Amino acid sequence: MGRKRTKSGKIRLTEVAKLAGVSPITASRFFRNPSALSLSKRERVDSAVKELGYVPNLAARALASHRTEVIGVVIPSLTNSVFADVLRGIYDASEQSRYSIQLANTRYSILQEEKLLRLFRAQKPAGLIVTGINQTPESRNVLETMDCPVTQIMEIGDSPVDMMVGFSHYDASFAAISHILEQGRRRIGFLGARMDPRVQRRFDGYRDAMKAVSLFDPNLVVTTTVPTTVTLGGTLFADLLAQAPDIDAVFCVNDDLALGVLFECQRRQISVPGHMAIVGFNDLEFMASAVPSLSSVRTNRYEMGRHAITMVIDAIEGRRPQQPVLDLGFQLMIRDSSMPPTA
Amino acid sequence: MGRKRTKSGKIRLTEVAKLAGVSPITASRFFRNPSALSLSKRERVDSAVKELGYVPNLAARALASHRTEVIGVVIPSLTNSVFADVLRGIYDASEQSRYSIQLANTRYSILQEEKLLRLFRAQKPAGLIVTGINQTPESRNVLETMDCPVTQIMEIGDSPVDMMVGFSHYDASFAAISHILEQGRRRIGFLGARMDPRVQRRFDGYRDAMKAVSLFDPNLVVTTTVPTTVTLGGTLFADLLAQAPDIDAVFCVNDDLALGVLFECQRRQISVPGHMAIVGFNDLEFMASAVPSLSSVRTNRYEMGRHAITMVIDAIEGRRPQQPVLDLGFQLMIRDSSMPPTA
DNA sequence: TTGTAAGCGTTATCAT
DNA sequence: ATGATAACGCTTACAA
Repeated sequence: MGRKRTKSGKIRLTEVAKLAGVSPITASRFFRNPSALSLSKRERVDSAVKELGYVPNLAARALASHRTEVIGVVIPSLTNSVFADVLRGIYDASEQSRYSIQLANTRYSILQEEKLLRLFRAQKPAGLIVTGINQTPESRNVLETMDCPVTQIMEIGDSPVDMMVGFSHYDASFAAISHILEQGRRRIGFLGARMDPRVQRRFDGYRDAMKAVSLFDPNLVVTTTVPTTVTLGGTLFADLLAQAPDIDAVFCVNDDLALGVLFECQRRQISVPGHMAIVGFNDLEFMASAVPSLSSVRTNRYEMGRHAITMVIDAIEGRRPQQPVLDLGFQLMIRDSSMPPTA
Repeated sequence: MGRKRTKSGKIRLTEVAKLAGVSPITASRFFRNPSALSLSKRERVDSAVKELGYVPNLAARALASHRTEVIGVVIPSLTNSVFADVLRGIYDASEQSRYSIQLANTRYSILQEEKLLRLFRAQKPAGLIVTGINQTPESRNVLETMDCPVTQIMEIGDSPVDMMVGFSHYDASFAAISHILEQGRRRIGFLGARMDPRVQRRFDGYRDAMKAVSLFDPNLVVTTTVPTTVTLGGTLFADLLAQAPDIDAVFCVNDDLALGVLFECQRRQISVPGHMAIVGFNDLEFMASAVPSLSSVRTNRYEMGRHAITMVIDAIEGRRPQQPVLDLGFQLMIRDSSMPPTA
């Protein structure tokens, strides 16, 4: 490809400046800090930009300024609808801004996460959003030397790398179990799949809530590291029934499992909530319309995404939040599946 | 934050070249076309890169070479799990390559799509993946002047912009209806939500299959532009029952609707498949474990993503596919919900 | 508020 | 196969 005709069709900042009758640097400032220009020049540059259809060259900008307008987002899964909602919040809010999102997926591997974080650091993003608070020491180190605002999402804890937005999975789980206990259930099973750190904390909440009333029993617990599916919910529930036939309730670490349990109950003609209560986690949309409607713990995923990206952008632009840790809480959605048992 | 020490710690290609005892341009070639170096220099550069922990500056590379290693992906939704699967395929395959993904979401708006496509074109991506074949004339024009390989995904048709990978929604829908008819059902309802172009083609397949046996009746059709949910499936089904109480089957344009119909049947004590057959579309995981198990049309979403990105990368690197249009087909997943009715 | 000068780190071109 | 040179388009630092 010829390099001679570069001069002809290309619209650079120089062309804009020429047409506006200013120096290139003034045209440059028009984009980065318009209020620094006099009104007249600002208008002249503005119309020159429009007239020429000028589009900034981001590579040149990044090279000269040593910074990019890219915010990295590291999540463990693309298909888990929990993260889909978070992402929607992130993308929605980012579109109002000049920043673009660079998405990366760890597939729940902390080593993959390490690799990705190193990659991101090398590319000097303007900001970063990462999932969770259980990074490896090496990942943690990378995050701390990131030289840009970082927000950890999905859960909250002490010692944020920088900022955090999420909620307490422990508290949410504890509250769910307390609710089930209040309905008069005693033998509450626990079903867990893909035991990532947040799911682990949900287990901790379950265990402590049960221990608080001296009802904890290891036989009530069935977990696996296998990824969650609805089908798996049925399978795990069958296992649970085998090792604890007298259960009268099941707490599932997510809604897919809960739906699978419901289906398995239907298959076995176990009445819900008559003989079995079911409570899920996340409050996906289908929970409300199942028959019977399924109780769950609602989490504010979309808002989590919005807040995370907003906090990062604000921090990039010098508006650091007063409070670095934002707790978005949760809500118990009590529905038919956790009504009291029939005599 | 220090900004003075830019010169000190920086490792540029120049440093690598110096350590290796070659010129910078030779070091540069090491990355882009290693086989052009003599073995000895190649080894020297290689070890220099490792010793210094050199990381290329992508901005400088893009500025100097007038090209990026970014592949744009334009999809209508982040939360629709159909696209989540496609994305997983895209990301999985892209990680094996040097290309990174720039994701954008149109929210099913063709005007938003136009804007995004213009934005992408201005940034000169190395390749592009877009959803569907129903771009506006303006979008179509942008795509045609994109100056990089483009793959349209999700469906196939005549006149690809460049390449295509997908399947025929019309054929898939036609096949599903034929199956239901074969079970002896006559009054087959159609439930559609968010009538995007692909859903519209599923309707066409339904209509033509019904007309072919002279069973088409507008009263059998209920559609809405509202986004799909499970709850909506129940609502639409109620509407359908109101306008055609004698239906004996329902074809839903996606599985969420189908699940909602199942729940509504349970609520109304309509036996499935005894009095009502249900068939969905996409074959999401839960369909197989519902009670009764729900029939659906399986689509190869993950593979679609993988093929799309692979075709784009191959084309970028000069390996154009012999066949620009790839049909990934579909499979009828026949389950209990579409067994023949009881007397 | 505006401008001048000097790169930013890499690659294209052309020559050897 | 290798290298010298000149961009690439923009911004920082400093000056006025």
